[in-house]
Amino acid sequence: MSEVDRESDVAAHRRRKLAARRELGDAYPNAFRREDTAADLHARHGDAAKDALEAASVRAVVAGRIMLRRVMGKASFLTLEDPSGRIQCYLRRNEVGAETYEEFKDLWDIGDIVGVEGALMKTNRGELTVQASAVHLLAKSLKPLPEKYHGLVDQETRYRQRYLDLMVNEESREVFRVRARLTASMRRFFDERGYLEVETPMMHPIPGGATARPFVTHHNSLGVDLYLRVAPELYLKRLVIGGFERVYEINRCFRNEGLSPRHNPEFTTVEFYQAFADYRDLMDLTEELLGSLLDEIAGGRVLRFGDDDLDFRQFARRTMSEAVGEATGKTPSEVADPEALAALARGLNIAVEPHWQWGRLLTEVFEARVEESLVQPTFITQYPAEVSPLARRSAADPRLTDRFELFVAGREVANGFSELNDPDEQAERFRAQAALKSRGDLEAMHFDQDFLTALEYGMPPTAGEGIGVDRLAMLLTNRTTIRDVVLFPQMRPAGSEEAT
RNA sequence: GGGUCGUUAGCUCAGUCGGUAGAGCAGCGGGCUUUUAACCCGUUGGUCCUGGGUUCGAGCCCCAGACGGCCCA
Repeated sequence: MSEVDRESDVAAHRRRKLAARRELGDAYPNAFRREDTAADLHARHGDAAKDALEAASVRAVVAGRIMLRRVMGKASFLTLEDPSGRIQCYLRRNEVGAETYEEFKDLWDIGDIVGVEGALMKTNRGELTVQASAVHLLAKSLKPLPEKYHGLVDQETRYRQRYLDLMVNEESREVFRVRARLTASMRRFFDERGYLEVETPMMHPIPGGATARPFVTHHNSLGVDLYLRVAPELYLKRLVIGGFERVYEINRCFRNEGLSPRHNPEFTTVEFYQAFADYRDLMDLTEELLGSLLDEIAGGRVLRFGDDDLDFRQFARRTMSEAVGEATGKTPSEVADPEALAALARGLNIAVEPHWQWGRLLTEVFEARVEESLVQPTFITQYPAEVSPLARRSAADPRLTDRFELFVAGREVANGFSELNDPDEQAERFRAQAALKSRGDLEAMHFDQDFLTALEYGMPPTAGEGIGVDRLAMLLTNRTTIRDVVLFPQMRPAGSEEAT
């Protein structure tokens, strides 16, 4: 590349400026200390009158990234951004000195990290401003920032280079602040109720706790394959058996499935278990939890999401059979009939497999016809045992379990049930799953003898639940794509990238 | 996996009928001591995603592929 081409490149200009800065001394000093944040200065002095503020000669020491630059002959304005917000700085040649002012004009760019100290003033237009007496270039930015008005719009770049998105898009920063408040608020909720926060293994010798395809990895010195967990359930139950009767875990699960606006291969759940409780207690607890989260984060229990006002003041409760009957116009006896359900399923273009029994058919029809229509918070209860290998059977009907899922805005948000604590029946259910697996069902569960051994020591009557944290974050931030609420979403590798 | 839309300057985007690529911002040079998406004058910058094909001629049409968005499975 010729010298002329390099000269025309933005990055080359900035490298030249960095080189010039190095000549003048340490180009990446770490001695400057911020004393004031933008938001704090605005809060304390934003309302002050111009004359009074300037008479008081309030000293301020700020630091941040240059977002805007307005250079005039002998005086300039900078818009500095720190984590709290923006503050304007005013540099006058007379005040900072000719040499410094020229250095600023020649070597500083939008994107640089700088420190400014000086007295607070108000401009004629009333904007609070730090009138610089001294300025410091703290870190040179060698890459041009996205356009200052439109910001960064390209979704691919926003996900692949999240730091750029965060740098220039305040809405994006706010999403992740809300997400952090969400998990903090959850922890408070469970801590206050005597739940112990625990961390269980991410690498499982036998994947379990959900019907899903796992990622496989390998432990070299043990010489065994391990699976990234699809759910923490079986370990949390071991803790209940051990005597930690209330536990919760907020962490990642991994499922080896496709990428979509609703699925990231790694995602976050909160799972919690409570001895001497059943699924009804957990539905009540879930209403309480979501209500308190909304109070704290959204400031009320009605949440605007897309075109809907989601009302969390009351949650509907309906059995899966009822919901399917309503959606399809079938009578209870038709919904209870496997043949009728199979016909219904075929009519919905579902690839019905011969070994599916009533429970699986009902669930498939439910997913195809009902799920999406559950906009307002709705608990669907009485899931079939066939699709609930870890849940306790209903006393009233052995085909069903004491299980629920919560749906909001057409999405599954929570899944909970009274736990199956009979080791012999659990062994039976594992055998049924293993049979599915040998038929080629990659999502079916493994037979987990180690977990059965734990159950044989006796698990108290228990209920447990998992809630999708990403999905809650989507609801609270009005996003329809999980990638908008995951800091670094999984992307297909971009191929050979820039070498410089 | 299928369908569909998109990919043009660092960023945000135009690009007519197929006739050889533009704007704003950023950058560079100059001017300007209360600007604020500063402004004024001048100006550099392109693998039009990649590879084929059709054509006298392709950013534009056709085929294949890559990556992304959305929908479906």
